[in-house]
Amino acid sequence: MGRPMRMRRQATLASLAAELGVSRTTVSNAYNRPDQLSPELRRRVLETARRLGYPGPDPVARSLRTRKAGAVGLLLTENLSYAFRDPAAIGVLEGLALACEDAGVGLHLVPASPGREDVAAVHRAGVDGFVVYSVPDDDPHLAAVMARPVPTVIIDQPRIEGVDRVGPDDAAAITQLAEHLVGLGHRKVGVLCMRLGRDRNDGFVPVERQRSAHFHVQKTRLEALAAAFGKAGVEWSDVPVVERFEHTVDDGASAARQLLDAYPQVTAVICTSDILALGALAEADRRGLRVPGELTVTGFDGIAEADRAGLTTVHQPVLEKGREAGKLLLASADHVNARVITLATELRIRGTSAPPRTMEEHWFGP
Amino acid sequence: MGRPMRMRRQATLASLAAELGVSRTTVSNAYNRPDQLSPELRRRVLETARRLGYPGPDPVARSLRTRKAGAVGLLLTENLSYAFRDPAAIGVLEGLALACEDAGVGLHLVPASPGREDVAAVHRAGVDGFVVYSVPDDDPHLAAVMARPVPTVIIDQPRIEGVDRVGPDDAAAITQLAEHLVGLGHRKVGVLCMRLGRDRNDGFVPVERQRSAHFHVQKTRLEALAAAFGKAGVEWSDVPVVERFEHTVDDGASAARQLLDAYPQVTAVICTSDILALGALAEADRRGLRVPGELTVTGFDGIAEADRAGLTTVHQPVLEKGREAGKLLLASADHVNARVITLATELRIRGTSAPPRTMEEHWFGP
DNA sequence: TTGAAAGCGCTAACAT
DNA sequence: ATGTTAGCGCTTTCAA
Repeated sequence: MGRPMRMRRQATLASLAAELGVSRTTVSNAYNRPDQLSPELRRRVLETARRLGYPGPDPVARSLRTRKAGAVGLLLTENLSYAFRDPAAIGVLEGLALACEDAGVGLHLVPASPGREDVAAVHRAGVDGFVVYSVPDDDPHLAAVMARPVPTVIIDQPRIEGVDRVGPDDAAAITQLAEHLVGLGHRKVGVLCMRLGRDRNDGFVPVERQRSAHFHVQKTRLEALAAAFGKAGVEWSDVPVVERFEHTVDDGASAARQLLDAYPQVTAVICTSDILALGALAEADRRGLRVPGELTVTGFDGIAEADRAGLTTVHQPVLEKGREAGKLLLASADHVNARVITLATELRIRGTSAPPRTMEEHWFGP
Repeated sequence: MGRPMRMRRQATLASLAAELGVSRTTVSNAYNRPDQLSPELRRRVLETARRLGYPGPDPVARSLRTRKAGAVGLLLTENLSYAFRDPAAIGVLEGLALACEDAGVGLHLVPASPGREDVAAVHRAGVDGFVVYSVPDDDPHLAAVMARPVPTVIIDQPRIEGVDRVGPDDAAAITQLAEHLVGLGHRKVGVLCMRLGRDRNDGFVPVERQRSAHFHVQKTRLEALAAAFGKAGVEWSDVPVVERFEHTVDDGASAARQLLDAYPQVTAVICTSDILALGALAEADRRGLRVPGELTVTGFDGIAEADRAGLTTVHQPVLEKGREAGKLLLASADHVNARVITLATELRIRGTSAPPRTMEEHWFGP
């Protein structure tokens, strides 16, 4: 606004052609195929355009005609703004932006808040394809995306038959971590996890809810932990799992508090994200529990903050996830089978994991 | 991809209408104005749509017809991916995303790398308006945006007559900071600044280049510093200014090194961003210079890392910048005069600024 | 090198 | 409550 002159679109390609006494084709060519007309004529066209205030071909009309929007849509489960708070999400965004930039296409962030059932934003997005990042399998926005006749690539979750996907091998990654802890001697463990469904459930998670989780990544990690600790003789139904709807350091801290209040005998807190783990570290500090001497804490993701905190965690290449997803989407080569890219993860053993204190140590000191 | 069935768009609103034996209007209404037709008919329409695989009205065609794209474009001077690295830029993005979300419109990130002269991405973006964030006044992408007949809001820079703008009062803000330093007794100062033009110039900046800078924010800050220190009797042409094209902590460090190597007598390093200042702190540490005992360092922006480092800086509300810009753009009330929103800044005096060592102290210790 | 014709798929008056 | 009529602004065969 603020420039009334530029507000009212008057000139169109047709009016410009009329003014010049040439056909619309010629004007179109002046913009899109300079080699298809004489330089002299082209100059005249462009100059008249300037004089008439014609801003060049309307992008929407062009998109309709060419059936190319020149943009890819991004759907995420969280508030758009949240994506800029979570370092892992930022990494994915950065990678995706990189891929888009290389291809010269725009990145259209779809305004789909989790609460809002309003799916219209998905329908309204003029894009050539979607990247879906980490949404629950019953998300209505996801359904709306899948209904659109454009290619789609999913990052992390959900897993949908026949749809391209990019992500780590969550089960294998966290199994490695679990084996590390089992190897250290931990048997009394507790888990902090991110939301398992679209409904808010801040608290302990019955096994049934774990089983029916709509966030595949969380579900897979819990299952893998159950399997790994099961092998070590730990009955999974005895293992406390605390869920948090919001994914912040504070929520991690409060979850840890809830866990340790009810299960003080826990020797290791396994978190399904670094953010939650950072919160757990804060809570341990608050309680005066030394880490790793008195409590082991582990994360997942390998964000920069985790490195700084010396957190034992599983690193996954978040930037690559975004970039690979973008490349997959933009490489529109025909292919029958869904493509799946599995990214390498790396167990990073740092300073927050150590053998548990034995009972003797607990009562009589080390 | 990976779902061949969904790839070929066959059904259109018209074909659906034909199949049903109703008019196109009716089908359109079934989607857009449910109250305009009987529930029974609507059900039939929607069901037939499902059967035929009609995915609902094409967003591009709809946009062409309604002259609403349902998205705002964002143009930034840096690589898109860079925006996700700079905390200040992330803040702006988050705020803008917030505003978009509230309005239910998409956020279209335009792939405009600084190097690339290719302006086509701006022309191709199907958006209802642009937010331009911190670009040089001679940026060709900016020119392309201004040529488009849609409202535009600029954040920070450049200043363009008649165009809405959101930003802090850079001159006032940094003048406050300068007065703080002058008050402490600093007279031998040096400056680290961000790029002043689209050409790369990593090194000292002649006054002439300062004067002709294409980045208005940097220019304003330098001018205000010149004025403030001029009042204190400091000849600005004697003040070394080091420019860096890239905006990273490492570049801040190398700039500080360059400055201190050539001007070891400097008692304060004024940085036009926190990122650069964090680099300067790192370099001071590397040289064994105590801050603030032996060297004062100041920043600008007030990012979280700066707080953590206890940096003396000027805080500006970056999230608000983005949000206000979005609100301004989306509040399309007619108005003749350009709107300007000036955001409050706050001088945050922390632990990296102190009086300079006197010469006596320098030679003989405190 | 230029032009004529034919839509791309949809919505919004304005009827009925 | 449903249909008729007119485009939105552009690109693209195909012909001249």
